[in-house]
Amino acid sequence: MSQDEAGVDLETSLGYLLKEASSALRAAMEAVLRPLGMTVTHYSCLELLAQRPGLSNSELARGAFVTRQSMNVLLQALERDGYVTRPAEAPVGKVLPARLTPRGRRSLAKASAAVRSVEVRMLSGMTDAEQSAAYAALQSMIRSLQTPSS
Amino acid sequence: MSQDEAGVDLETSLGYLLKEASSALRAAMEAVLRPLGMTVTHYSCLELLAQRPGLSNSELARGAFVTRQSMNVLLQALERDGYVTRPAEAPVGKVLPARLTPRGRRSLAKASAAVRSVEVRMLSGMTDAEQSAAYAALQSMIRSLQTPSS
DNA sequence: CAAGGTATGTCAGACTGCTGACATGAGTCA
DNA sequence: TGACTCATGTCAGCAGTCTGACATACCTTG
Repeated sequence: MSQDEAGVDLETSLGYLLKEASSALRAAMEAVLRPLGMTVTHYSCLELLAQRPGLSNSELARGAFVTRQSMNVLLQALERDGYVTRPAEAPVGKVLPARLTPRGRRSLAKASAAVRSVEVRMLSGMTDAEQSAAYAALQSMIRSLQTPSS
Repeated sequence: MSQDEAGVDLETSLGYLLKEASSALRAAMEAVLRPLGMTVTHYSCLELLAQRPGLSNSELARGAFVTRQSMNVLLQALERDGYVTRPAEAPVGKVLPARLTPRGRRSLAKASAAVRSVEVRMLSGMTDAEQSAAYAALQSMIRSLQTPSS
């Protein structure tokens, strides 16, 4: 087995490195969330609702980077299991504002601590200046990519 | 619709920003690869083979951040359609080294140009120094995350 | 040399998330 | 007011990926 050959172009690509970092972060989050019976999207949904109560299904989907269809499936399960509540009828339009139940809040507390430990570990080798630089760089990439190419 | 409310904790999290950037990159890549009938993993496989001919199924899987089972499904399809060749029997052990066919190389050429344009766009707003800083930061994150927490 | 551990390729089943599609409600403009 | 556009919630079908499992080949270690 050739464990690690000399790096080529892919190794110098920021895009590839971004994917690698994101993949590592996701794997680390899955590892700590699995014992709690949670997926990353599941956790993201709860965390979003804790920080911004009343978000709609579509808003949650955007915040968790999935489609609103996928988020809808998740929300229905969370509602069925009593982690989240949504009014039976929309107070205005079709938008159904979702909120955490006490049970949802308890469930999130554990997950939140686990995820925070992952983030702390991820940042452990970086100075504050490096973190700021990374923050600015990532925001710049996002801004450039959001502009449609065509 | 509350388009963009005041940012909260999530907005200041490097982990969240990393996920956002990765998601934006993936979406941009999918957008340019779709007209070519290619998925991101599909492209990644071809690109890896172009830069390191003879990679095995498992090595390709690691390089594309999927399981070896998933990569195997893809490789079989690519082999069936004549983009890739693998020897019928392993020259040594069970490892089957894969190689691009001329057809695979032609297919990759178009995709590669499309993906490169995305990366150029992503980096358009950053100076060389910022790119270097981002590079170092991402590598640091990867290194810290690869160390198991337990 | 035998035994355990590790890595590989592959098959099968299950699942998650996505695309496509529809009806409905809200804002916009002539 | 009526037509148009856009966003939302939801249903159905599909593609890609994952987990689980098995047989096999290499590499250590006693």
